[in-house]
Amino acid sequence: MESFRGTFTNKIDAKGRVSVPAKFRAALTAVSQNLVTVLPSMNGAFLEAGGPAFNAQIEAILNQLPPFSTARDQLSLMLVGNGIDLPFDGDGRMVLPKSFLEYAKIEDRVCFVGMINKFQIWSPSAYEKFRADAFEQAGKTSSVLAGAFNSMMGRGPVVPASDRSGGDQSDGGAP
Amino acid sequence: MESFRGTFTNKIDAKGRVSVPAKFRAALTAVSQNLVTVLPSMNGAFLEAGGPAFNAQIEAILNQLPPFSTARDQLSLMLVGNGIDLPFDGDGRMVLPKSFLEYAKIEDRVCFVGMINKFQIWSPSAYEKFRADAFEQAGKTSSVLAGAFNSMMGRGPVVPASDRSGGDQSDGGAP
DNA sequence: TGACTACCCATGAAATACCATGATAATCCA
DNA sequence: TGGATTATCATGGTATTTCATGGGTAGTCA
Repeated sequence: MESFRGTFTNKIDAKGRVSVPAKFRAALTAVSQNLVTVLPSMNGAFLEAGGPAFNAQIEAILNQLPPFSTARDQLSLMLVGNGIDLPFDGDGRMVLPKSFLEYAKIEDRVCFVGMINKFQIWSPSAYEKFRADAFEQAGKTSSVLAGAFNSMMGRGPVVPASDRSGGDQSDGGAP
Repeated sequence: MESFRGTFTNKIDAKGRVSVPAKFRAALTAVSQNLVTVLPSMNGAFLEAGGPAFNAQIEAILNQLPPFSTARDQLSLMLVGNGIDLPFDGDGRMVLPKSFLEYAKIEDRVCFVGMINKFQIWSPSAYEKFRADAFEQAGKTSSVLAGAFNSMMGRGPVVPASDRSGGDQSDGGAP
């Protein structure tokens, strides 16, 4: 099964093309034909994406609801009708629809966040905020936990996102 | 198996022709001979459509009811009797019967909404309304399906599973 | 005749495939 | 080990194809 891991930030060119991170691409092409399924998240201003395993999960959820029911149609609309299968070209680039870019408030850069069986697509600034919030919340829950987490990840003091260069793999963990 | 995903809006020309979205067409022609099965929905003013997989699903539903029962005959009438197989021409266009257009209040534009094994055909304005409803309702539905849905959407702790001891999961701001 | 169908072709815009380049990361060999 | 060589990858630009849409024209059935 495909496995997405790590955080990558790439640029959108004038034509709206973005390189899918090479590692994600490799995971995808291993199991499908240069296709990514992308859809606006129901949990916030970002996009969810993945391959066949991700799609299988969506189908499994929909199959819990009776066919031809309004409830199923509504959820289908959100998870399937609102989504799209995007091909990426020989260079590994895909073109995100304008409506998706607007939804996720993405302008010229996109942040790909691996989450094992799927990955998320963020505007870098929104993602930074999300990470900060998540960290803060986790800290409230348990500062001991946060400390243990950082030491496990072999990390020192927090480094702002602006100090990290784009394109390279960032640390993918907590701030 | 054919798989319909995404939303596409096309125009009806003076002759009543509409282009079936290329992606849907490709999915259909892969498994049948330029044919779409279309029927008025039982859940509202729109049309349901699909290929062989869609038909198979209808049969499966009917087979759950005893033969020669009134219930089966009634459902059969709705799902089969009211439906038609529409061919599309070399350019991928089909002509929807007037009665269908009236039923779905379609005038000059048609909205195709992919839902994996079938797709729906809407008047764009009616679809917008439905979409707004779906946005509200789908959240509720998904929380009913909590288990699979939440784990797919990645709701839950922000720390790795290995660091979690207790079973409490603070939701990540989900509805 | 008249409505409807099944072809055919034309066209502009948009999507997609193809080619080039510079930078970075990985590899290899002395 | 360190420097050179290759391979990979993100990114920019150009060419080609696809696609939705408009129109035409003969067949067909009532």
